[in-house]
Amino acid sequence: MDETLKILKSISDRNRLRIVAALSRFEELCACQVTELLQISGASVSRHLSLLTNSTLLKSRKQGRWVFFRLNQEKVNQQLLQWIQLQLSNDLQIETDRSALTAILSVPPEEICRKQRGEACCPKK
Amino acid sequence: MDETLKILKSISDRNRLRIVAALSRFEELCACQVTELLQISGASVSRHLSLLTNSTLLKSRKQGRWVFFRLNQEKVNQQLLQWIQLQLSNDLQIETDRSALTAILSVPPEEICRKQRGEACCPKK
DNA sequence: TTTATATTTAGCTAAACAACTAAATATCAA
DNA sequence: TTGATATTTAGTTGTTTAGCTAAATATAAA
Repeated sequence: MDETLKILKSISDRNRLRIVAALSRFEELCACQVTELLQISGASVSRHLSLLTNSTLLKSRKQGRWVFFRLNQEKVNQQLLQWIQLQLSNDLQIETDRSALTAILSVPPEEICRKQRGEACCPKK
Repeated sequence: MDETLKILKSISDRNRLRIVAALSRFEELCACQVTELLQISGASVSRHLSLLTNSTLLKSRKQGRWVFFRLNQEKVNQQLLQWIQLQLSNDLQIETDRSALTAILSVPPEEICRKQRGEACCPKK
């Protein structure tokens, strides 16, 4: 029961549910892209992603300085993930997120990270 | 998304998950039978049952002084409820609960309520 | 009616948790 | 190496929540 509760608790949070919904559509996102989507501190995003990874819903891969996350498409999770997708299929917030993510993914992650450091239009040098 | 979160939060609790698992097997239970199963105060049980009813997972019917609860078998809930049942199909706690419930249901609810008032073996008069 | 009783509501306390900032870690680039 | 940078970890703070007891509500029985 502990594992089941861990999974349920990991998605019983608005921001984490948005992450799962985002990854249902976009396959793979790095931490800074999720940060850009949720507009909360990178530290908080890191904690959310770690909870989801810990509950087996996400898996991650490190590439250089970036860590990329995607859904862990295990059979045991499928039914739950499908239920979530169905539940959120007409959700306004999720649709807004989708548009935001399309924009976020249209530029390389470096630029997202730079923007987060407050250098939106003026590359360091 | 709010409804989805409400449902998820309502089952992200050990005692409420035990209630759902119990009702997956036993169809209908009254508040005092759930109290006997969980061994927490009746007030706490009432709150748990109300959260689950509020999230649409349970429905209730009043019969005299008793209130009976059962799963709300709506199509939208099915996939989630099935996932839960599968997840918990070999859970030790849930098996113990099942035995306990068999005993609880083998006597009429009056006796359960009497027991909870501390008159285990000595009917009032 | 009055009394007993099953459930709910209100009010309290302690634990869990989500957010933040600051510091630590790990990797890349100069 | 040194400095820059993406992510994680630590530590703090405010909010939410699960439990309790006591009081309120609603129904049944005397």
